[in-house]
Amino acid sequence: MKRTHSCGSLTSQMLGQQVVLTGWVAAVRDHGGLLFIDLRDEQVMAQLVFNPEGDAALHARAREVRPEYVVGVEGQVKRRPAGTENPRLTTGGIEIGVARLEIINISSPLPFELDAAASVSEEVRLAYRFVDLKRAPMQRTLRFRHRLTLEARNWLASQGFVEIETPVLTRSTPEGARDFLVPSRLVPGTFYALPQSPQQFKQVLMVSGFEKYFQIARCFRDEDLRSDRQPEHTQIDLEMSFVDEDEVIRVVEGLVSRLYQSLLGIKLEIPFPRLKHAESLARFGTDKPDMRFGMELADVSVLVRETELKIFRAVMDQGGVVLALATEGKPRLSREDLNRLTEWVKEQGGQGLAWLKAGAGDEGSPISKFFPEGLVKRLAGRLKAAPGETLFFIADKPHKARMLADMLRRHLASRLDLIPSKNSFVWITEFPLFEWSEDEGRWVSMHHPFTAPLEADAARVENDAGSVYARAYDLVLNGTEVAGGSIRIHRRDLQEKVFKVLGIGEVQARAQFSFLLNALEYGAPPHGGIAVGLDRLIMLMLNLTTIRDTIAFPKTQKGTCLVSGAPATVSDRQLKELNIKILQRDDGRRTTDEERDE
RNA sequence: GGGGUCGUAGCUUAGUCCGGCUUAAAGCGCCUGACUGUCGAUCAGGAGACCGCGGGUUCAAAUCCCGUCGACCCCGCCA
Repeated sequence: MKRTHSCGSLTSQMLGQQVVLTGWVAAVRDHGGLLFIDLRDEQVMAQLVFNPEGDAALHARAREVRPEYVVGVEGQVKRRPAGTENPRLTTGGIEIGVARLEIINISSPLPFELDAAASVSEEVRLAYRFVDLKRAPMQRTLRFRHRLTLEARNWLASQGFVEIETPVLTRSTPEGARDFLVPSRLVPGTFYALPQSPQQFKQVLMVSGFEKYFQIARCFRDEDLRSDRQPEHTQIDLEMSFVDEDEVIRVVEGLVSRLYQSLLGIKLEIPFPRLKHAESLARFGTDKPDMRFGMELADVSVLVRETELKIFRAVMDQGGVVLALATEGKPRLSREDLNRLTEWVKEQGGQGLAWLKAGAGDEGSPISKFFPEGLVKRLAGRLKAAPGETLFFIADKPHKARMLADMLRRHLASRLDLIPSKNSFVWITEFPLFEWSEDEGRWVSMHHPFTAPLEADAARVENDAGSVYARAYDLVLNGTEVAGGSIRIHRRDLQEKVFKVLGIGEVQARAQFSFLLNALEYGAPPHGGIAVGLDRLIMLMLNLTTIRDTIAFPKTQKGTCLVSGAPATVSDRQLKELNIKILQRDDGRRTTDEERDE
């Protein structure tokens, strides 16, 4: 049966017209006499009516139809009898009086219901992803993703960007995340790596004279997963020549505001605010602050030094700090709430949570007797706390204290419902170029080894690496990093100095970055770029709680694909071709050959 | 590598703390029947569970203990 119309194209202007529709049976309502079928195609439903007074054989066959059967029907578009219209359907004013029915294919009962409101475990959803993807929310998300990608492409092209594909089979680089490796058959004992990003290739393209490059690029990182992290994810990757930070930032602001406007009808205020990395750490304890609400942190180490409280002193004597925050006059907390919060901080790895009430009795605070009234007043003023409000203190090593205070700040805000529903973008700039790795006993790049230092700091790269700031910028939305980039090093001499600081010797650099280093010698223009995390952006735009819901076929937390069964063993013949021998499999799984031989 | 939550009919859950009144319960779905204006149709009846898997404790285990597998959340990791 060849369809003449889609359900969505049916209108009340077509009364009396003969149409052929095809699609899936969404629901059957059998009244013994009259029988209704909801036919679904491309997410639009239309009602089919079978009347027993007509063709008895047709009516009998319609009774055999079950949900998700694939059917074709021919019939007449009719106005529904007065009072039986369904205002919730776009086709609710009409129905199809069916004259011919073809059951194109049958369907087993679904493993779970398609009702959007029904809650189904993710395990089941992922195992039956083809069913899950029938559900309206998933359909909406994936169609949204399509429109967003299309919009991004069109907009970037309109701004003069050229999309160029870079290899997926490339070579492993030492810095950064763990690579996924692919063994080479033609050159035994060697491996390709899947790219963590097109970084080096896009820089080479700058040398080649593609002044504005972009790519919707798949990136691979063999690291542990999170609700907002998948081993393969998609980036809107771009790079520009003869630009500084401001120009890259302006492009991203243009792109993001365009996407919000055209896909969600939301007008974002640009330019987005900017915050230096050091200031972000001081005020929010993190380099990805959630700016939708206040409750900023205060380092009160100096103030609390006046008290006799031993626990704070002990922490500070070991180089720790005391960070404080308050809920800025919003709700008051009960003793039970406070106990729960203290427990929560301990669960997050903290030693505990100290608290006291601003300017109104001690109300059971275990530490208030150490705090004279004047000091409490000063603290409350610093934290913008109203009388009676709780002040919180986290004491720990600086790094950990900041992490815990940031977690506490966000936890409190969400539990006390203090987060307004808005989109707060902020640029974090001037990251340190290097950070000291205790594990490796050397400096490592905070962003990546091709990031340029601030011009004023460049001279200190070699002898005072820790004081050098980078021309790097991250875009943070509601506490989640959604883009990161930098102005790159375009001169070979500076690039080599950076490698030297990183402990990457000339031989190693030549071996592993040769094609980029080489290219930098042939007229590399000043350049910089950024990559926008596409999956994450979609997740935030649609208020989803996991990145998996933005991806048609995502991986589980163990990196497996419940649809395909990947990763899986391969045959001995395949291994032999690749010159690979499996030393040991720790799950006792058999090879493909052993399975086949059963 | 570490910490945590969860696993009971196809789906969602109750029962698990405190072992035995459980023949393991319910809603949805499924099957059968009734029903001519429904749209989450309705009504009546029915089938459906080695309580994730393995071991242990006990007269007795969905329930307690140990191990293991799987899904999820977090720390580490993710330039």
